[in-house]
Amino acid sequence: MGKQMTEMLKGTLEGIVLAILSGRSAYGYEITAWLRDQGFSDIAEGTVYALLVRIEKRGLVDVEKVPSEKGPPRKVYSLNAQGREYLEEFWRTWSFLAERIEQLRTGGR
Amino acid sequence: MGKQMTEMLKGTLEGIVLAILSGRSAYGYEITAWLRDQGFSDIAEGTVYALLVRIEKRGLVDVEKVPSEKGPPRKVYSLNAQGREYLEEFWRTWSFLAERIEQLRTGGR
DNA sequence: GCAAGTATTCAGTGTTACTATGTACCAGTA
DNA sequence: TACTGGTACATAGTAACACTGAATACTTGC
Repeated sequence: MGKQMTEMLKGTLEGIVLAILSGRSAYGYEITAWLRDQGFSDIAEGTVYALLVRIEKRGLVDVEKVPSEKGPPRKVYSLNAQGREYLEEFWRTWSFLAERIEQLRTGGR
Repeated sequence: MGKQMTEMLKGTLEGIVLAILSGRSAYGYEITAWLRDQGFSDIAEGTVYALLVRIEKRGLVDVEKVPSEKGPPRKVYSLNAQGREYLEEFWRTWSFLAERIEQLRTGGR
């Protein structure tokens, strides 16, 4: 992946994953596959798992272990109340940033 | 500044500064003041200067020392050809990311 | 002399995504 | 049995970047 994208994902990837989980619960492998499908072609699996551990430790998600037909048990994550609150704040931060940057693109200066 | 904003600025602040410089040349103190004016209330001065050193080392900007009426000489930065190219790529990367995130916000899933 | 505004620099810290690898479970097949 | 491949998670070490908290330097005005 481009170096620019790598740096830009810092701070946004977390929000992306939380946004995914706000729609429905999911497990790591699934999230990684979905991201790749969306064009984030080379997001490392390790990255997603590390992120999930992080947001779990912060108490933004609830976790449930679910047996899989093929392979080891899945850790299914779902957004809890605190996570939803955090996601709200993510959207506010994102909106602010996106607006300024969009202005810079069109307005120059 | 919020922790989320701090993390989100990684990778984007560089593009923001390059975009500013694409409009006209400027020096560090001026850029910091402008950013604060735009609502990036607590961007540390040190951050901007470190960034300027970085993009100078990468050869994205030209530098000229200009005496100031008040205070030490200014280092005035201006975007060169390589910088313009890099900025182009920044816009592409940003657009890609912004589109996916916007989809997530409106589409859910 | 001293404070305040202008202007730059730098050492040390925390957070985050990446690389690379390892573990574990199951199905199919030779 | 042994081997391959897909599914699923975990982790140690690295690089990049913004922040904190200084220090330095030049000028004007009290």
